[in-house]
Amino acid sequence: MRVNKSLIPTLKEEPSDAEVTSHKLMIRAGLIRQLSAGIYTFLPFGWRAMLKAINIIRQEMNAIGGQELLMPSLNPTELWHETGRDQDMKDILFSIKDRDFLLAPTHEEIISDIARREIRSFRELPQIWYQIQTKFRYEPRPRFGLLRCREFIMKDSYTLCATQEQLDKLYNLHEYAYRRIFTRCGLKYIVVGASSGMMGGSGSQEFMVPSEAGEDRTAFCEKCGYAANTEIAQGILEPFEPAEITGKKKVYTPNLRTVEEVSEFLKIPRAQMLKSLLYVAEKDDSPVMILIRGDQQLNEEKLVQYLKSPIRPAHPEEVQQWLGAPAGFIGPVNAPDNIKILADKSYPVNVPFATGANEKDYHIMGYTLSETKVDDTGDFRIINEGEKCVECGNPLKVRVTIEIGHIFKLGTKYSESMGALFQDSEGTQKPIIMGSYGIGVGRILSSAIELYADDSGIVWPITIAPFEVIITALDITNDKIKEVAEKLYNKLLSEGVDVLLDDRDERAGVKFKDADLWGIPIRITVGKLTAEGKVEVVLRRDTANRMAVDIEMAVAKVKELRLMLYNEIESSAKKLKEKTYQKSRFALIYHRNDC
RNA sequence: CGGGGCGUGGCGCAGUUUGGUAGCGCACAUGGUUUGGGACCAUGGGGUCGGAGGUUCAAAUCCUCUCGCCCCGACCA
Repeated sequence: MRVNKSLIPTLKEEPSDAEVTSHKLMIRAGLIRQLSAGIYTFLPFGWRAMLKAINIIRQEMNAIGGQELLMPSLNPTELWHETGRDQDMKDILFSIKDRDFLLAPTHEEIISDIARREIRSFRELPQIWYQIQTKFRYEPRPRFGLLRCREFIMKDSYTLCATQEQLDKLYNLHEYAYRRIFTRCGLKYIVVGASSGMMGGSGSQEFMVPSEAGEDRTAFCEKCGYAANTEIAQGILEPFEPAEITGKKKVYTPNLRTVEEVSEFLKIPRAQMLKSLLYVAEKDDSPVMILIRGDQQLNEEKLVQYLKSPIRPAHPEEVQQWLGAPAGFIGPVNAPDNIKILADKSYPVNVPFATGANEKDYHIMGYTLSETKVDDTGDFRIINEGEKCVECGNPLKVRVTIEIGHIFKLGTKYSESMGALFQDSEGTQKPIIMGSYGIGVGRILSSAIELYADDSGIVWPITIAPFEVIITALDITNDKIKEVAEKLYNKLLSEGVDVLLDDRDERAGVKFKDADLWGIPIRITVGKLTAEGKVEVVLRRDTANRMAVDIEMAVAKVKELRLMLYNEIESSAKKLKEKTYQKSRFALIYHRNDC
């Protein structure tokens, strides 16, 4: 490809509506253009990078026995009604006005429909079906370029199995394929335990790239490899030193509502307060009180998981009505029976606590959890950096991360509701056991840019770079330079190298700046050294190190560097083995350096 | 959905408080001088100020409604 007359528009200035590095650079380097919130055009450069990533994905999916297919984006709403997700996912669905169709945000329904039509026997199982296709989700708040879009390209695959063992096997194969994919894309990532959320099912893991541009928080242990999304992560709290409380008493605490205020007033540690929070489980509008150690925070996601229902904080009027006191003065003691009381395990059962008295301006102290009505105890707490790892006791770290892939064991949720059955060896009809697995292709590009970009622009891993090599021909009006550049360009092309020729009649500075911005891994500069029979070869990641190479040797040199760059990445991928992570369910996999 | 900000040539912005009929930088075109890290000079083209309605002799500027984009939060396979 030649730069002259090509659509690769670069910008000197940062676009005003971009916030994070990858978004700014994708626009400045001419990879994408926005059409609407969360909806982007891929310009030639951006699309080339996407295709590189897609190619890798395709190779690895095929390698584990995946069969590529393509399902329609236009789905009859009726199919979605069968699983109830036309309602459950209503908020993110794009529906077609006046036609009973929707734009698919995922394809479990369609897969199940194909399965129930085509699969009859256990002999036809297991299956891995995948596609790489555009998804539509009405994200309430698209942001950060390709990191959260309303229309985006996803690789989604689905496994259909006859037994749990088969599911485990195919799930593990996906985990392996994903690690190879992300490693081959040059990413640094961690595999973490995750919440199954709306998808349902028995287990899931996310593939996370540590980056400040992310929207998730991941807790991980550098010693044993434990890693989990903070939505589900557990940790061990340091015990606190309780103050002595003699007897049970009610104390007058006028206008003191917060844990800080009350603990100070009562002269007890914050941790000794029993924080009581009233929520409403929205599936049946029932009130739930959560008890948590005063210095800790409720993790709403964990509560949602436990209740298997969306939740909301109770309105102030509801608190008053159900407990007879305003928020700030509520507690489990003497709470009405219809309120479900859940205690976070962070508070020790035999240490007397202070909490609201369910009476305005009063708190009570001296009760212990063992003598309080508690319906259940569980983990409902947000963990904090520095807490001890539940597996090895090492202090945990918490990092912001980008989710680039997610794998789920779905079970039979969809096959049951849609009647996707098979006959087992004994002749009985059973629902197919399913799994589903997603990769956000655009997020691979964003993550790579976030990881490696420098002040001058993008630094692509060679495997997903739009081009492997750029020839910067300075002063293209000089016949000798033009001749050498063209010769090298054609030679590299004929050798199968993915090369871009900057043949514009621009000044040197413009071309260098653009080359840096584009981030193509290897650059050949054809300029004044041509008179001495040489060209200059540099790596984008190390532009200070310039190599003067004889023109005749240039192609060989470039191929050598190219091979080296590929080897750096591919050798990491070769080291990956299926289930090397057996010891722990979670593994830290870093492609290059430590994060 | 709650809170905040912003919509002015292709891009980045000023002008809005105190209404008087649109300006700067970059980009673009032409000519010239330059030519290894986003050149310089000259000339020139392009916008009616997100949209609709209103107030006024007069609206980018004031009022009402509306659309869009961005940020924080909520939400999120």
